[in-house]
Amino acid sequence: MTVTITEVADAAGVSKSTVSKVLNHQTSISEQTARKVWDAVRRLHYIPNSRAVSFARQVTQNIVYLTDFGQGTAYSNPHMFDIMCGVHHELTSHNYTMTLVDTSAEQYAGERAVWEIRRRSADGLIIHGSAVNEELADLLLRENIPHIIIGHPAFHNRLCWIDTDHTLAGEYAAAHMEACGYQDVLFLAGRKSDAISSQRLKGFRRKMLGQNHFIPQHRIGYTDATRTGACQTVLSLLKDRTHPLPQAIVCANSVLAVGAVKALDLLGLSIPRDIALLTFDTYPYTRMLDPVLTVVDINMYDMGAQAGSMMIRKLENPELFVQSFTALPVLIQGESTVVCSHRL
Amino acid sequence: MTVTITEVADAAGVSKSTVSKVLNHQTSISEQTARKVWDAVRRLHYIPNSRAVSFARQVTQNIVYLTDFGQGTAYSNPHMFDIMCGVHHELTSHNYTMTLVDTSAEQYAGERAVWEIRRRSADGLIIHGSAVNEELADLLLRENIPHIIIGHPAFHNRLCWIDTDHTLAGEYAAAHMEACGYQDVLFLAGRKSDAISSQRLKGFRRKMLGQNHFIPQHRIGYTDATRTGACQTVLSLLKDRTHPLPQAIVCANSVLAVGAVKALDLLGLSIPRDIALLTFDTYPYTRMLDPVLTVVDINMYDMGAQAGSMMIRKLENPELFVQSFTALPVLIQGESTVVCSHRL
DNA sequence: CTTTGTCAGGAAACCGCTATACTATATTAG
DNA sequence: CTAATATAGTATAGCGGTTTCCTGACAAAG
Repeated sequence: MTVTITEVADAAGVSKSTVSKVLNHQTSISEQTARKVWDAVRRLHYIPNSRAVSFARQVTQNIVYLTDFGQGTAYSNPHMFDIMCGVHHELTSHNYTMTLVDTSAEQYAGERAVWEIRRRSADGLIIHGSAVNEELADLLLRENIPHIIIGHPAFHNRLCWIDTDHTLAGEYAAAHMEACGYQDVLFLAGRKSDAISSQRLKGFRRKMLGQNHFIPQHRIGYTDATRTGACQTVLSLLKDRTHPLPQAIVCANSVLAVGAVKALDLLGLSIPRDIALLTFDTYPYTRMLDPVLTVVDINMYDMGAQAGSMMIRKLENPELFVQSFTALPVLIQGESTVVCSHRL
Repeated sequence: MTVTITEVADAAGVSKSTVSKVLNHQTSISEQTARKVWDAVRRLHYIPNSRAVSFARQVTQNIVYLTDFGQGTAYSNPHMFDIMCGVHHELTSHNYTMTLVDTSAEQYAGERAVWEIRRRSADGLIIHGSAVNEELADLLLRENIPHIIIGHPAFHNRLCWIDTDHTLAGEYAAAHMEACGYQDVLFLAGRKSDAISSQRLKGFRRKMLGQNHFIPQHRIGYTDATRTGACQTVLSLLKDRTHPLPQAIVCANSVLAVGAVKALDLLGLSIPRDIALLTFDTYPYTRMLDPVLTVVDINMYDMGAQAGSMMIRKLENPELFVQSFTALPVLIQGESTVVCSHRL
């Protein structure tokens, strides 16, 4: 039923080797013979057995994508899928396949990672998530495994990784405030312990200062990570009439933004006429809100594609050692802020 | 560097065959020899080469998941990832791997599907999305390819598929209205041409009738598929004072629900005190809204898992012919409706 | 004591393709 | 005209397992 290279060889009246050469290197084969072979290939609908090829060549042309999917997914992890799609697109367009491995059930994700390589089911690993610990890092380096880690692992500087830069995103937010002419801005931060929120605030503050706007203490609102908490915080900050209303609010994340929108609504303040609003990340729901929010986003699909392309480069020239990449944020203009020229 | 079965055999002082037997069937091997082999395996950290095994056994233990990922993903396709995770979980827990194939760039997705099988890169296909057409259906049947299609293909009744039942979901919505004691309900439908919306309405209407509540024409609002359109429609319907306010609104989907919430807000009506609200699907943002909406949802992860398990069953007994599965909806109680006993 | 049956283990073929080494023929150089 | 060199194509040895068939030893039966 399945047609093998031998049958093609017979049909074309040549040897297996010749067929193989025609299909691959093309070296030292006459025009005429090649045509005979291709004819036979077409006539018999020959398709090489990928497992046999992989086995003979000692190369899998496959990459394993390790991550902890867990269960609730698109909701709890809106970025994971985008990144994965980006990686996948890049890999497949270079003739690699990609198989998924869920580490959430795994006791030792590191062992699993190495196992995938040692059993030759992949040429390299893309590792995303909490699986990355020092033990895994050591294994990757010791066994010299081609890898890209999504999310900068703090503990080891010889790994290959790709990450977002939240501090930079904060700076972008400040730059946008400048472009809009908003000088008196309230930053709605999450908990002080929230690393991402803190980085965004840090970048924002630094850049604002660079633009000669110092952010005073009363223009920073720390709150818990909930919609309702954010709403309360904004209400109490804006009701405090010892200070004038800020021109804009920058929310450290979209959950907070939803709360802020609610608060402004309750206060009867219009966005962006009375107060402008900016947040981070294009979660689905920030696009569903009314008005559509302006956000500083990082294109996760692109970031994934970068990871994929780094992997390809590594596999093509293994002498490449350390590599890393930081994805740039991008401002997506919504209806909640208005740049200067439009406000006249 | 890589250790092979031969080295294990040498180390254990037995033949390759014996090692293979110990690792697999275990038939007619003495306790003692088995121990020697396992010792050697452990000592040498032997892991069988998956490509070699796959090749020798003529089985891949791999399933290809074909779908059109496109680019913008978690946003445009909140269900896809969940389904995929469900499938993946089920497959991997039966020792299958899963590789992803994007058909969005493919001219003939059907050819690609068959190609994956004929090149022996998978034992079966999970096909999700627009790739499924009559040509593909014919190929699957003619070549006898193990497959599960996500989404019931209308044109062929010998395929294996799994799907949601929107009519049934509509019935669930009606049943919930009954449980809450809402008799006078407004159904906010999408365009008349929207198949899903129509099915939900159909089921809803039928079940309501079964509960002795006929839905009159003025309690059905057709609108376009936008948030703002839905908002306008609800405003105009509720402002029409020839009829009393309905007790509840059932929205055909979450986008419409967002518009309806806005409209009720503008009218100063409280949810659920003045009017209750129910919608379908647990999109992320329905959980972000205030109040959290009651929804009739279909658990896409579970549905995916069902698809995966159907695939396993098919591979294990190929004589199984047609199989199909319809996922049941489930009501997720939010804050936007109140069941009878709680309303006293 | 021979015959038959069982069982542990090994030899070897095979899965389908790649790649190296080799042969035969044609071409060019000396 | 012979020798060296390309060139086209083939034979064959793997790649690392699985699996079928076979052998030899031992136990039970006649």
